[in-house]
Amino acid sequence: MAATSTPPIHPMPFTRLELAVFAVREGSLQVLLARRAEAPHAGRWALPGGVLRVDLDASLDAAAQRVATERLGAPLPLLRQLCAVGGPQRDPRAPWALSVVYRGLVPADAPDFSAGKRIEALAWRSVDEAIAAPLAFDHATLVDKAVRAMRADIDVLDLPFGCLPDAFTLGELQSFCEHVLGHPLDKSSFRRRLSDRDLLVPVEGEFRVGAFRPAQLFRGRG
Amino acid sequence: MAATSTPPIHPMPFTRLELAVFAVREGSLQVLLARRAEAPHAGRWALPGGVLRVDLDASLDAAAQRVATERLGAPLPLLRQLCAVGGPQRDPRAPWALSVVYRGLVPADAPDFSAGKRIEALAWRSVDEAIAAPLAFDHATLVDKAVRAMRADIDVLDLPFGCLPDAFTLGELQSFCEHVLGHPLDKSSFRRRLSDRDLLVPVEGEFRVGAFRPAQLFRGRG
DNA sequence: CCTCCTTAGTTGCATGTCGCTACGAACACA
DNA sequence: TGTGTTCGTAGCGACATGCAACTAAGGAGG
Repeated sequence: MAATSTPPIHPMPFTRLELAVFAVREGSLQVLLARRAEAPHAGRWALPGGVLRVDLDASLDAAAQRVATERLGAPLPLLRQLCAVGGPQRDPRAPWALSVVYRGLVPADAPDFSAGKRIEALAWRSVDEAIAAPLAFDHATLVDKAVRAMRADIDVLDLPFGCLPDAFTLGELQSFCEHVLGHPLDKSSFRRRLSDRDLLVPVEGEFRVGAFRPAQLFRGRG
Repeated sequence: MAATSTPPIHPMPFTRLELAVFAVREGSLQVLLARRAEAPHAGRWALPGGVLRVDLDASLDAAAQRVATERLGAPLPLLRQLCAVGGPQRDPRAPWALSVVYRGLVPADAPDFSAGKRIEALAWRSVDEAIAAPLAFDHATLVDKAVRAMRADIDVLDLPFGCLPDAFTLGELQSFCEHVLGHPLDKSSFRRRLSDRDLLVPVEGEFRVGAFRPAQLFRGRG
């Protein structure tokens, strides 16, 4: 408690959390962007984020959850830390701004997020547009970095089962992965890699019926 | 410059950089530890680190370099960001402490580091001891995380050529990797994987001579 | 009822990577 | 001249993966 030796006399950076939230929607990988209500960059699109609150947050992970709840109206249980960025030119509100960036995938059918404080609107935009668009701050580079990290996870079959329905078919899972990766996968290889790793549990007797042959339903293991 | 809209009115976290610096020395992977000169944890071993200085640092990477220079007496060109950690209980000097952690490997034959401000002594300790030892703060977990990241790099042959002599033999490179990984590698596989990836350039006509058959010298490409 | 279309699910084959073993080559030293 | 050690390479088998082909199961439409 008491600063017995060397109290932190130096000014500390303006510290924020930024959220790079993705979903597979309308046939493409999309990122959730927020139109800023206030300066700086008022009216421009940016990643949703918020200031670290030392009076409220028990950890960086918890802070990211709080920011998600405040800004988007819902917690995001599967956020992962991406990186930290900082520098004197990042944010005109402060002489030095540090952001800890989190990334996450959410289900396409999630209840719509609701724009929170200091956000005019929320919108999904395809990642290609988002990276090319002039996002506020350095957020375009953060989106690019987050997409690469997500694709690396999928490449090694570290799959975000929370983004899919409770039970899903192998075809649905493959299609989801293809949309995240941005390229097609081989059906046979994909299924063999899944079963070799024992990642899925079939839901016995449950099938997705529709226009064609019924498909076995699965759940993620764990 | 001017805080035109919402100045950061919230208190900001005590923000530091911590350095997890490793070397292969005396036949084992060792981590550079600093004995703290001041409270908290005075006299205990910890990762060297320092406070972020918003008046001096142009980025987090630059801040890590400055801390390396001030605390260890030498810059460390190949540091990589590992993660950020933060919480209210991490450091008794402040109600909320955030650390951005960098990791790096340095040559075993580097000139010795010199203990800088607020450091009683610097010492190399094997990573197994360091992780098991009661390091100050949460630094044992950070060492563990850094070791895992370094090993993952070596596994995919993302090799830190800066840690090796300018020119080295394949045997020396393999031995270095084995010490980082903590387990032996197969000579034939290792060489084939290196040459498949075109990572090395032979130094034509240059050989390491000694007690046995001379060995071709190589440099890292790039 | 029969055909066709689409998706589900499996099988076989070719390829490439990698671990393991073995073997020859080169040098110092006794 | 032999011996010991390291350097460097080749062969073989196990395994993972990409590719192609095939069968199965349902609906739609004649």
